[in-house]
Amino acid sequence: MGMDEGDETDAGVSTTRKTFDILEALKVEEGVTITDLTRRTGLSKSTVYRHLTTLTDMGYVVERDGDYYIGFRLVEISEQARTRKTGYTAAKRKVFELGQETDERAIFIVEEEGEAVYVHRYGSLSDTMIGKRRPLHSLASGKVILAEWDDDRVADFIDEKGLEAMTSNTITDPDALYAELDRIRERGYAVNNQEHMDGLCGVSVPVYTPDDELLGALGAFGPVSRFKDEYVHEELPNRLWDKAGEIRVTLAYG
Amino acid sequence: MGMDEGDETDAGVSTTRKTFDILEALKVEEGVTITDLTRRTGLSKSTVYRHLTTLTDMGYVVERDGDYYIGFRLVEISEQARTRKTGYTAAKRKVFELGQETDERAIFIVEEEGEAVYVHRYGSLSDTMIGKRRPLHSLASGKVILAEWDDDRVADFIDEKGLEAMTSNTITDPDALYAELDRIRERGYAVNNQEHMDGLCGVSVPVYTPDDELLGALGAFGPVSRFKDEYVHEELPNRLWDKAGEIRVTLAYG
DNA sequence: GATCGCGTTTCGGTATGCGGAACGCCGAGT
DNA sequence: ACTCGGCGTTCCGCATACCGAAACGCGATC
Repeated sequence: MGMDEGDETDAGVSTTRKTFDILEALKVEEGVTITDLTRRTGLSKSTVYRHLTTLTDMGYVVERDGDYYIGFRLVEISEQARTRKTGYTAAKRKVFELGQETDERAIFIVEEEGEAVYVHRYGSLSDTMIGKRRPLHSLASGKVILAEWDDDRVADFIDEKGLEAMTSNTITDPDALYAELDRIRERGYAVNNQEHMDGLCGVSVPVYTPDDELLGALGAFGPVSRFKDEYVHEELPNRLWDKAGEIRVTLAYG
Repeated sequence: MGMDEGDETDAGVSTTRKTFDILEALKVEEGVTITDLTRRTGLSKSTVYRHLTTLTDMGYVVERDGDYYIGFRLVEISEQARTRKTGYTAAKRKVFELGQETDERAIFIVEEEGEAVYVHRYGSLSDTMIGKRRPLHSLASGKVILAEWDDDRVADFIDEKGLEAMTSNTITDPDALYAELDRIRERGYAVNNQEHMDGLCGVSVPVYTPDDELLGALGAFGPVSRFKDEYVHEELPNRLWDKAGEIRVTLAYG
């Protein structure tokens, strides 16, 4: 392209990038037409057309009445990530039970590339959050994961990602974070007091495999009004520990 | 490529095809190396390398210790398909309840491109089946969907897909299928007696939206030994109708 | 019946994806 | 110690297959 500086990432296959630009655009809004997609992606109409033809031909995108949708064949591929470890599937069931029993939102979260990823969720019908990514330091579940790392690794994380403030309660000071992680290690559970979103509190515990590897974090969250002292520091941690233990047992014995 | 006949599909972007060949290969087996992928895909090593670089750079694939995995960023895109309709998410919860209450495998299935696709499933921990595709005529849930179509559309389906025998019980005769669909329309539920896999029986009912559109099929299945007359024709249909009705109500009122 | 907007197709130039081959590294084998 | 094999990575020249502009055809709308 004749640029002087090229520290922007342009390695690899640019055609593939275009394909995924289109898929990401389809993700944002459903039932999109070709001309919509040209607007959204900035690609030429014929390019969008050719890519969509390829994608529908392979079944990754589905066309209905001129509108395009993400197809279920993509689900099949991506499900590989969610079933990578048997523990993930075991966690799915426990998230559901937890949600039913507590009547709170329940989540199972793992770390990928320094971010918290929702793997399973029980909660609102409209938005499943699954696959969405959040900063580790702003969630109870994220802090649980950080608490498993040694200080060097946490320092690297802070260097790379920073401690962005999501609310006025977000921990943005590294020393405060280290202290918080120590507290979590000591207690065995993490609390999020409106650090990610105003009005939302959460509690989370680590989930271990039978050979003591960290599998992810199991958490429950809800409105601050419900999250009183005894609930946050007694009832929820105990419930969560129970479920985490059950996952571990499931993995150990059938 | 210098072929005489070209009725094979080669429309569109062949680079994108290569990308998805790699993703599909990653789906099959986890933690695969680059050389593994060259073997599996038949592409040259440098091509695989370039594509993987692009995919990891975008976050759709994750590399750990030289092994490559499907990343959660793909989950985020594909989740769009599973949440396309609010009813799908409502069904998720009901599938879970159903599984818990009956202690059978429970599924919610929709049709895409003339195939039955597992959208939600409660059951074994190791294999979630989600996103997998099955012939419509071989499942109770698939037959429920076929029963919603008029005879012309079913005829088109038979023309295009055929009625492959999965077991000795699979309905392979068009007239038998039409008769079976009539029976399903009459009863309001479908039964699968080892038509998909020997030893497995299933029962399924249609799920409708408040404006009487078909959303999908809700089903339960398990070993033939448990699927006695009263269970198959009374208890399970009643339970399934209840759950399907609850989905409908959920969609109508918050 | 004219005009707009859409999906589709054509077409020529060239960027760009391709695979063969070479490199450097590591670990295993003798 | 030296070799050898297998791996990931890089280089490079060629041809191809991807690209965007533009034109086409169709249907709806006024």
